[in-house]
Amino acid sequence: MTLNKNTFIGEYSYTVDTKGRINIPSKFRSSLSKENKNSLVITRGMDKCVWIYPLVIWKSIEDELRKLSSLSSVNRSFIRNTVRHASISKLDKQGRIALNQNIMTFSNITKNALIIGMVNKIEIWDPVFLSNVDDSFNKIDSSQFDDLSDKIIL
Amino acid sequence: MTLNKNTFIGEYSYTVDTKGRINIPSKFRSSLSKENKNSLVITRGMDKCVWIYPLVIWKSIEDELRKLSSLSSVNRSFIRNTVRHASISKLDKQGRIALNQNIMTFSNITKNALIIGMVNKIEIWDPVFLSNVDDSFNKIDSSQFDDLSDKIIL
DNA sequence: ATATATTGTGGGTAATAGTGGGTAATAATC
DNA sequence: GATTATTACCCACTATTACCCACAATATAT
Repeated sequence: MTLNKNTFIGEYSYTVDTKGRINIPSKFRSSLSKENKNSLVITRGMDKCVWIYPLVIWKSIEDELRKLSSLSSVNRSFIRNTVRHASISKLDKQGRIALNQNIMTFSNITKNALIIGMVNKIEIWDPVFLSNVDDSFNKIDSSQFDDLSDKIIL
Repeated sequence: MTLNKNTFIGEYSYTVDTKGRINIPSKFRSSLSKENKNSLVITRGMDKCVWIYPLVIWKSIEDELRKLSSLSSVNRSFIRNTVRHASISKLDKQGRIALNQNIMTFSNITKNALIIGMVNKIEIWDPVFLSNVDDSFNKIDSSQFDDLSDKIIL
């Protein structure tokens, strides 16, 4: 039983094997719509983590990027940095994807990894690294969220 | 005689079995609208308790989150911390849900648990833990409710 | 009061999920 | 073209989860 298609929530702890393969949670796999053909786009996150999009969601991001004029140097570097580290990966028969060395180094991932559903995308974190980010997050004055609390009722 | 759909009031005491399963009060089950397909979303509460939403209510939260741009780091933190501990759970044939270890540790729940209707959501508490929170609550000067009294007529 | 349905609790078993490793196919290098 | 490295595909084992059945306690109906 799934929610909306291509939607991901929850946190999962997995190991990265010697071949760089990591499991994608079965709940995430079943959430992927057919049109993705079991393919994901792996890229660098804005934090020091891995971002993973369903293929169809990535395509819509590409469409957004297409609209940005290359006359602006900000746009150019934004496009460049968004796309240059992206690669398409197909799930293997066991539901895993392979992370390349580049992306593992960037995100500090070695043996253990946390996979976190971020609604429209998936994040992979080194557990130690994330808890550091968490700590600084908790230090943020909660007033930063006041704007959000006006919009979202939990 | 039923209340509005997806609305929960009252308090119930249940046991959590060795598999982490806990019963959902039959009155709550019959309150769930059909569109939920007997599914609930289990997550961490703002207090040290478990929050449970009907699927459709959670979906609306998700839709709000989807609108937040990931270019903002505040947004990213907010989304991550809102959904990372959430999981969809379908009621089993006997009307129970399974709590995972993570959520049980967080909420201090072991064997006994209190289920409390919170109108639009459900809370699960460790009984001892809740009575402690209650104690500190009762120490609060009731003037703290003055703000609310403008908004809500009891 | 007795019979019948419903509710809460426990446990067994089959199916699935996660992990590791081998081998063949492909690509890269010399 | 031969050799090596990398990637893709396949199989196997274990742990976890989902599903099913059973039963006691309570509530409802006859």
